[in-house]
Order: sequence, then structure tokens, then C-alpha cells
Amino acid sequence: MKFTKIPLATINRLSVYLRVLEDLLEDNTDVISSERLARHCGVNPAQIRKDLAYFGEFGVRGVGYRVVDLISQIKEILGLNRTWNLAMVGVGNLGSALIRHGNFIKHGYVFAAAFDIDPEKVGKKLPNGLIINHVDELEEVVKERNIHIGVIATPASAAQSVANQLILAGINGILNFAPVQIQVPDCCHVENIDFTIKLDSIAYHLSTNF
Amino acid sequence: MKFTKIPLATINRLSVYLRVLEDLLEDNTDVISSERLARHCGVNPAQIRKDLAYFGEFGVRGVGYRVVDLISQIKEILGLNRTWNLAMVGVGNLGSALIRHGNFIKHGYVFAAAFDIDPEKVGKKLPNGLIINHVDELEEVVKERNIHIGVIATPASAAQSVANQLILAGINGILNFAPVQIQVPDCCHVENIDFTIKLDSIAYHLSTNF
DNA sequence: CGTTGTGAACGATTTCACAGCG
DNA sequence: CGCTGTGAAATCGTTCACAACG
Repeated sequence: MKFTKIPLATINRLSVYLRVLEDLLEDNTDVISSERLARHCGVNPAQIRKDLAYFGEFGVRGVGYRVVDLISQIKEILGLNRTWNLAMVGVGNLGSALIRHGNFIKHGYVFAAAFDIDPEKVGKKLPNGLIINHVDELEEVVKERNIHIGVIATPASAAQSVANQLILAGINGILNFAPVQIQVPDCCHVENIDFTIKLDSIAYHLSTNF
Repeated sequence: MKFTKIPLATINRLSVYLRVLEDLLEDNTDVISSERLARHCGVNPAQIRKDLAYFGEFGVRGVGYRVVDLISQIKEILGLNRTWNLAMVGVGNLGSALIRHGNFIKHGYVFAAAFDIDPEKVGKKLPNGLIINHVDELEEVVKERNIHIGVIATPASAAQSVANQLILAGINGILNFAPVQIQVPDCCHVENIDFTIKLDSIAYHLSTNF
């Protein structure tokens, strides 16, 4: 475990490796070389070895990596040998679809609270049993239920104000689906998911290559 | 318009600039300097000038950039002075939420077809008036309705097969929400959106910083 | 005068190439 | 022998600093 600065890209690739390794495990693959793993992930083999080298020595020379071990080691690195509690803010189309989406729970992310501002929605029960709280109760509920990460799925106009409330409630990690750049203090880590930015990139490639 | 290789990061930033510029226009800002625009976008002013310099000279020295002009020029660069037709494949929770999501249409992306494999869903009408087709009709409908970009919101297990069908139908741009790395020929541009990878990154930061 | 546009310096990340080792 | 781990080289992207110019 070194003390160098680790590229953000490395962290994202570790997640990708993890997904692929979990698939490989299901296919009963015991051991895999960096070269074969690289092909599955669409990266350079040396990249994988470098990425892992930031955190330790996990392979066996002349052999490769034991799949079960590498999975557990990457989980350890990323902090995934545990459950993370999420709070959804904004239970519209997108928010409620995400809460019902099975992928979160599969990877240890549990929606433990949901908030909205619409009086029609507050008090309603979601398919997973969660009852929607009013945003005014955010700080209280976040602390009570030990929420670690806030997910913003509100309209753009509400996103900054919601982010402020999340931070006030002591939250340091935000996944933001609203199409605005939200401002947060350094202690808080934000990841943005903006569908239309990804589409813009596709549009650019379609426009120029053909 | 140079012939250098343009960083992918530049393209993504142009989208961000565009979003901010559109907000500025609504606030009746006529002209903006790279320095002020940079603050809004959270980047370095020289970065903005460099990004734009790949494509031409759009500013006025001593003054800055005219907001309306820059918007139209970035749209021109990205290929957004037109409408793009999308096909949704997989009309589950996520797929149907995305179709109802207003942000796509706002930026010129129109869902013009929707496909599913579930006989219960095929033939049903979506809130936007679209009737769900069976995936078997994909190639036919894609050509008929002049679809440009495929959006995959199926389970991971179906994603690769759907991608193959999209490519067979002549599609060269795919937005993939399924949590797998799909393999496509070079002519096709894929953008992945994997929620849990973003959450993994947040989990890592929460685990290490505290 | 102020801000753009840009070569040059810098910094970061990826890839190479091979020593080290099971 | 084969594959990992890693210093060194190459590549790529960002920031600086200032000349050019409206």
C-alpha cells in the first residue's frame, strides 16, 4: 500500500475489473492473466498490473491472478466489503426507477431513505417498502438511518439546494443526476451522471466520422 | 478547423460549456470572458481557450465571447444543430423512466422507437404516444424511422446481443446502461453509463478520506 | 487596455521492455 | 518457462506566459 496519488481513472478501472472478474467467477475461471483480463476489459495488460501495483502485489508470477482472491482484494481497496446506505432525493420518473433498479442492491448499495417535496408523494410507500419523507425531514432522517451517500434526481433548479442540505446533514458523497454543476466543499465527493453529455459525445462522433 | 486529434475530454467539456452558456443566455448575459466562463464550469480559463482553439477562433480579443454566437458555434462543432432519433431497447423501469425524462427532448434527442422482448409489453402505448415493438422488428423499424442512436436499457445478459442487432441495423452510436462491457466494431461509438461504477468511486473516497 | 490565441513548459497517465521470481 | 511487478520512455493533456490584436 503506497502513498502515491492514485489516478481517478485507476479507481474507475478497478470497478470494471471487478465486474468482469465476478462474471469470470460465475464461469468457474480460477486463474486469469493480466493479458486475458485486459482483453475482457478493453485495456492494456500493463495498465492492469500498474493499477494493481498502486495497492500491493496480488498476482503469482508465471501464473496470473486467482480470481476469487483478486475480487476480494479489489473490494477491499474500494471499500466494498460492506453495505452503503443511499438516500434518494427526488422521487420522479427517474428517482423511482432507480430505487426499483436491481443493480444497486446487487453491489451492496441500499436505498434506505427517499425524499420529495411534492405533498402528493410524501407518505406514500414505494415498492421496496420505503416510505417517502418530505425534504424538510432530510437532516433528521439521514442521521437516524445512517445514510452515507445522497443521490440527487431532482430537476436542475433544485439540485444545488438539495446538495447544500445533504452536506449540512453530514453527507460526504453525492451521486448527481441533475444536469447542473453543483458546488460543494472539498470534503464532499460528487460524481455526475448527465445522459445528454454522453449523447453529445455520440452525436459528435457520428457527425465527424461519416 | 485543424486536423489534430481532439481529446475526448475536450468534447465532454464543450457539452458542459454549452449547458452553462445556455443558462447564461437566459440571464441575458451578452458577452463572457474565458475567465468568468471557467469559474462557472470549474475549469482553467486556458483550458477553455485551448478547447475552442481546436476548432477555430470564436472570441474577440480584449472583449470575450458573444454568448449567442458561442452557443451556436459549439452546437455546430458537436453536431447539435439538428435532431437525433433514439431507439430505446428494453422498456423496464429504467427504460420507461428515461423515455419520459424531459432532458432528452430539450437537447434535441427524440425517442422515435422503443423495443422489448416481453409479449406483455409489445403493442402497449407509452405516455409519449410511442408503441412498443418487439425486438425482432428492430432492424426494420430502425431503418423505417431513421434511428441514429440506440439506447440499451436491458439486463446485462441481453446487452451484447442487442448491440449486435443494432449494428446489423446500421446504427453507429450506442448509449449503454447495461453494466457490461459490450464489444462493437470500430465504426460504432459506445458510451457507457454504469451507476454502480460511479458509486464505487464515491465509496472509495469515503473509505479513504475518513 | 483587456482578453484572446498559442508555443512552450509542465504534469499526469499510459505503454514499453525487461528484470525478478514462482 | 511464463507472467508479474516496475523503472524508464513515450504519449497525452493541462497550465503557463506572453505576443497579437480588436
